[in-house]
Amino acid sequence: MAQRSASRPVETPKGGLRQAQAAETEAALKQAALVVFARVGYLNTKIVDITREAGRSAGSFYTYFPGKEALLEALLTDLLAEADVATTEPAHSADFSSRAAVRWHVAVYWEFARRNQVVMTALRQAAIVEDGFAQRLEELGRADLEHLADHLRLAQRQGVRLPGDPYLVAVAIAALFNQFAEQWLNRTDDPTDDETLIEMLTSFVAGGIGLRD
Amino acid sequence: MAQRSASRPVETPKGGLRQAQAAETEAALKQAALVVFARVGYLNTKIVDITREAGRSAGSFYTYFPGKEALLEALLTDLLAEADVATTEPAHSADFSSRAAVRWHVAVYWEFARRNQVVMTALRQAAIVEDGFAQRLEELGRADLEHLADHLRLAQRQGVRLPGDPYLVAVAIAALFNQFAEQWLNRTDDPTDDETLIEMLTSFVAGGIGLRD
DNA sequence: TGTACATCAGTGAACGCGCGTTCACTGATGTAC
DNA sequence: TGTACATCAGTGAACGCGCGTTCACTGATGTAC
Repeated sequence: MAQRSASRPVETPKGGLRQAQAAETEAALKQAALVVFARVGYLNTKIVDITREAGRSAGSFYTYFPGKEALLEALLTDLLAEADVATTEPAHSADFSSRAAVRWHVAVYWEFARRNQVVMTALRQAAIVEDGFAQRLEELGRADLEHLADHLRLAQRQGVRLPGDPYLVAVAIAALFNQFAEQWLNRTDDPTDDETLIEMLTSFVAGGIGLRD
Repeated sequence: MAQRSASRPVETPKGGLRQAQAAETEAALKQAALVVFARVGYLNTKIVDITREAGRSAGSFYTYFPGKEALLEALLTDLLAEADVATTEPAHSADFSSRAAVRWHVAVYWEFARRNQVVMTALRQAAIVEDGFAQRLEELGRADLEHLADHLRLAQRQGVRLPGDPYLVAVAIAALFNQFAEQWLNRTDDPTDDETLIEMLTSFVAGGIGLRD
């Protein structure tokens, strides 16, 4: 043991226990925030709600975050980091001329929405009240929108007859996904399984953009 | 004149001028609220923002409304009264087996969304923070949902092959409409005209529910 | 290994800002005679 | 028509609640020698 810690003196930081405790508290605050956001919503959440849920005092919050917004930023950063990793998925079909390609995208989106439901909902709420988050959300959405529009343009070149301008159609699809996911995932009572929902959405979108089945 | 007012002594209320002034102030507050909601959103609106916009003092607000929520209720009541009148539209096709029927509904919805954009957005924001409004909004949506689901079931009986359970599909269509309208109507910069949007949405939905064109 | 001092996470009572809400007051409108 | 009093819309300064944020303090952890 002594040998081991001697062999990596730099890597073992000073005050290891303190650091560990601090990291634990920060994590506890984030985790508690997710719980409270899910229960009462981001906008209704008070700082003390979070600290109470985390089992810490009110003042402790400010050791880690200058405010509720910063905490949400941190959660968003985590989400994006994770999403970046996930993006290294197997290469997918680059256009929407096949139902399979549509389905793949629907499934990936649905999984993302389900995993990050709480943070995304919190972000949407924050965007209503603060311009900074509104911009963040728009940027996030724009990326998806461009992605969708590209796929639609390619499909168009394959002979698919879209219902309108590719960008417009992309906005419609994104609107459908976002709203449907937000509404549906917040219903805890419905028994319909993800498989069924993904199939329905796929068929709807495939038909909507003019694919023959 | 004297004769006329003598002939309807009951109908001419006491204090006509006062009443008129009061009604004018109440209307001014409502109108101002719409302006301010549109500018900064319901949640960001302070009482004094409304009274300032209306050119009245802060205290005057409470002569007419016990709070911001009551004002929104009043606006909602106005909206529903107007919508009731509008519902006396020419009878429409009762199922979605024809593109024309879909288009009619899309157009009606779009017109409604455009006319009542501000109040609907305010209501959605209020619903985030207050349970009462959340219920109100859900009830409003449920009516539409049942309406849509009915049309879909009828179409199904006509041989249309829906992408899934009628109720599920109705939720998807409603999600698409609501979100698309909310997003698009808040963009003041885009030149695309309503006609084009309605056509796109119609084709998308018609294709989505399995209509051949 | 032991002791004295330094650092720092964590505490929770207290402070203070922002804003909703009240209320004593004003002046115009309405009523009584 | 005129006068005296009553009512009421509207005013805006002041009050106070809720909650974010601070800060003096505690005790555990870390460092120096």
